[in-house]
Amino acid sequence: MSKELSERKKRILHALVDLYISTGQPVSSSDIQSKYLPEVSSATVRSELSALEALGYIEQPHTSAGRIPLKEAYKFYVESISADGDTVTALTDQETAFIREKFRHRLGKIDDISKAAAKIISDVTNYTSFCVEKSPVDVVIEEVKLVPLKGNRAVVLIVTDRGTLANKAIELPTDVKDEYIDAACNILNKVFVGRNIQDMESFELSEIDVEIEGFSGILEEVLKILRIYISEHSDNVFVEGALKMLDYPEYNNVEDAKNFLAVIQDKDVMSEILSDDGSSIEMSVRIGREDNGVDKCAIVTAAYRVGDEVMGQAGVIGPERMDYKKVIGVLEYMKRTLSGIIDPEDGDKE
Amino acid sequence: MSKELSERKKRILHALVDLYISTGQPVSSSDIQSKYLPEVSSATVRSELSALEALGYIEQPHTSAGRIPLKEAYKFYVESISADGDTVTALTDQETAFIREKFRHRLGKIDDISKAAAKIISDVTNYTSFCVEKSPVDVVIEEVKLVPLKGNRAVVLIVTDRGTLANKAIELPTDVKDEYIDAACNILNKVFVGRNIQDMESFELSEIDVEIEGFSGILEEVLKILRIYISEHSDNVFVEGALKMLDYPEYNNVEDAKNFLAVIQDKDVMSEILSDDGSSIEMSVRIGREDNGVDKCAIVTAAYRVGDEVMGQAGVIGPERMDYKKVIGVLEYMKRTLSGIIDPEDGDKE
DNA sequence: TGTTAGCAGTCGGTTGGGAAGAGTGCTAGC
DNA sequence: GCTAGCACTCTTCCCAACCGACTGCTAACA
Repeated sequence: MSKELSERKKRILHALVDLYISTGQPVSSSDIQSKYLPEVSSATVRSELSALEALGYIEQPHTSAGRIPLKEAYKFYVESISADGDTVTALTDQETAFIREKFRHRLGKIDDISKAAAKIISDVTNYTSFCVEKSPVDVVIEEVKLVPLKGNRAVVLIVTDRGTLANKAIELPTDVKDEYIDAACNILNKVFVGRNIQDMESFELSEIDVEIEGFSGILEEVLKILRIYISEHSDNVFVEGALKMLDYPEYNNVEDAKNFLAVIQDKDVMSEILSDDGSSIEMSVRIGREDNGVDKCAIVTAAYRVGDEVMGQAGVIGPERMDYKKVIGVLEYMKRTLSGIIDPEDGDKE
Repeated sequence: MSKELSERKKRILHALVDLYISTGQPVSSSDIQSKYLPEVSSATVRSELSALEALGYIEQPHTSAGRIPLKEAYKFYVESISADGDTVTALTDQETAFIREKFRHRLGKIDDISKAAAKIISDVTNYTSFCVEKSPVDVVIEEVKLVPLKGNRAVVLIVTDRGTLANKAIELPTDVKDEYIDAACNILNKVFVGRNIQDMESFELSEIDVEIEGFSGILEEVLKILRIYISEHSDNVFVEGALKMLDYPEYNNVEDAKNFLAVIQDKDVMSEILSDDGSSIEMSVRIGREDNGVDKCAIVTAAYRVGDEVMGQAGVIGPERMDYKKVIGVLEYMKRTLSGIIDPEDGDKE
């Protein structure tokens, strides 16, 4: 679509978005003319603006106001940034130093890294940011143990290739003997070992052909533990700087602010929003989709990966009127840094 | 101070706070007269209001408005509730059923219980709520299990009177035999059972007189697990329903809302605010303290305890104009329920 | 002395009109 | 095709008037 625009229309549209991003006010023809196109008159700019309005890129809030960009204009703007790598804002030395400092200690749980990354992105861009870890696929149960405790209770230990999960103590029928424990343990292993944890979501005890007479209670308990684990570990989402969005006039009313915060803090909604596009896309900009509760927002995400495997996504959520040049610059930098950190083979630091 | 008030002044003051809590509007003399004191005229009420204003209990936002309560009035109101147990709002059957249902499964990590309690309180009262766990004092280790896994790994299970903690798998020396496990288990129990978890912070293996030859590695690992547990559980704060505060007109502007949310989500500030008064107070109401960033707020906290020991605090934070009767009723109910849950001896459920 | 009815006074909130300002669209001329 | 100039439109701000809500005061009454 942008192919059809004349060069001058492109310049004017770009200028308009630029100005609107930095001021937040409707942009007048004379603003554009004086700051971006001194070689023509404001009347000329006006007639071009009329044409751009007819094409659906921009609109006037009211007759005697300047123009504001519509979604099409933002899309055009972002494309023109992406097409030309030079236009993204380079990070300042302070910013790169800040980021490097934060990542000085590169070892830690992956949780910590994701959280730290989200924090950094938010601090540097001044927008709300997030980091989503892909839920682990192919976590296989290696072993199940039923450990009896004092007083007819027991703990179920589930060992996977990623680690151990265990916690909930379960009540046993009164007066169980060691043989019961052993038998239960046996059955648990027969049923669960070798299975993928994520298959347990839809797993039904009736599917199995093991004799479970007398142990179905325990099996159900274990299933419940697994499902809780799945729900807790599916697409871990870290959000940082949620309140920063409230600084922007778009969210300067309590109703919208509340709605935004509710969405942003709901991990399910977040991971759904973010998983919508295939997460293999390197850098994605989505602007103002109405269906998901964060309309009036733009979401910029970058996939970070190690080798071929996408580990998760980091991104920024802000007003449509966002400083895309800066945000994309920061995300690209973080992308490189994160790959370096997560894969120690490939550290490009120091 | 309230001693000096005449009975009629007390009734009027109580009525005024009642009305203001339910409507949020300045209360006029005729409101009070028609709904609470039909036996006198509004002119009489007016002269009493004048007197109460002179005493510093209430004020007029402007000359031609009704009165609104000042902090002193809320304090009087809360005292009059506390003095007379009958005036708290009893929970409805649905509410008690709701709470019981949520606590059906009483076993679980203590984390879950506090978080669940905060959620329940927020759901039932419709205010922002929180739950602070005192860093555990007197958590006694009841049992330690070393559970061998495949491939020279093992999981340490530490059972306390509060629940079970376990997670990290540890590496064993290669080629261990069952006897080694049994012996290690034995030693672990000798060393740790009966000890307070919090003493483990400064515990040194050299203090003990058990023969640990060959097992000091495992002992160190267990100590590390305990210390991580301690650091993760020091004054854990759970906040639920933070956004509910934004429903109240007091926080219907973005600036205040932002400030509130920032404070409420900062665990350090929260635990500081909440630890200010000795946490041994059974039920405490603090109204509008300016120094802590949550001015314009009232905070009602209840200590929940098992036996003599305070386990933590649960509470509500809301506008000064809060439904104290309901909140205190809910907190008292939760207090009893939590004591019952945490101490299985004393379950008053089902 | 305490209570009450009646009334004047005060103040916030709303409404409506008018002036100022910003920016456009249109038109005529280059 | 571009530009200068001008009329038009629409928002915003301000001010004045009005209305409604309550109070405080006063005088009369038990």
